[in-house]
Amino acid sequence: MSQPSLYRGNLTAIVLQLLETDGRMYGYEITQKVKDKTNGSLQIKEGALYPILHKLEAENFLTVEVEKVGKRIRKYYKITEAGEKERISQLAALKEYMATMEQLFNPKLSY
Amino acid sequence: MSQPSLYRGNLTAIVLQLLETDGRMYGYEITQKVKDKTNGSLQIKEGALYPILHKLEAENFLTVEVEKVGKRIRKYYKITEAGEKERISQLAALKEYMATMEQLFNPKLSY
DNA sequence: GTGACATACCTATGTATCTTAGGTATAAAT
DNA sequence: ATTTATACCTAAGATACATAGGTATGTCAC
Repeated sequence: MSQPSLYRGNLTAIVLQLLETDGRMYGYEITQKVKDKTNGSLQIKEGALYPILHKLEAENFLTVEVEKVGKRIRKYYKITEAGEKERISQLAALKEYMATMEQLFNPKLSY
Repeated sequence: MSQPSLYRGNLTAIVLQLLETDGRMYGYEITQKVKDKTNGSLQIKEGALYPILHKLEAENFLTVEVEKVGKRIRKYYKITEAGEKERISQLAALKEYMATMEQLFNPKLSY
């Protein structure tokens, strides 16, 4: 049984945001950074992350640079201009969503 | 193509919250009230709502009373004590989720 | 030196939670 | 008379994950 997370639907936005604020990163690094930043609340699974990165790259929202560290490979991803536009768009949707949730769960009384 | 919403995963919590704050309601009424409260941002589809109501009832989180209005039927749902516990539990998860998202997208600088 | 764990990449399958798209029927509005 | 709103329902399809595997390199404790 898969245990769905509340972050469902937000992972792509989170990746775009992270690459914008923190600069180029590689996949594994992203999983760790997110875990750190959220004090372990959000652990992006590799099974979710890698397909997201590949999709964003295919959409030209990210570019990749492959680097060798010893005998291992790292694929560094960087956000493009198109990706930045996409990020802003998704951020706007997220803001509205958050505001609406606030309204539903913590309504400001409207007299 | 189905257009996924950011509210995915929150609909059950929203229904529980609504039945707690606004008292007993019937399905169609819930869809309208949510649309109203969110200024149209969130339109819970009947195809999503009715299965949720049936599931919550099966879990004893809701009770039903059927009423006749003219020749039509209304099924009024009310939250149970177990449902209230579930609501509180889901609310706590939601709060943490929202706080984490805030942290990711609007980080308070940590010196 | 070997066993465990971390790093670093990947994909295939299963599944929860929806959206879409239908259906039935009554009531109100134009 | 036709359209729209009310009020219930379910089946099929889509999405975005989680789960669960796989490969390989590097590090650390014992």
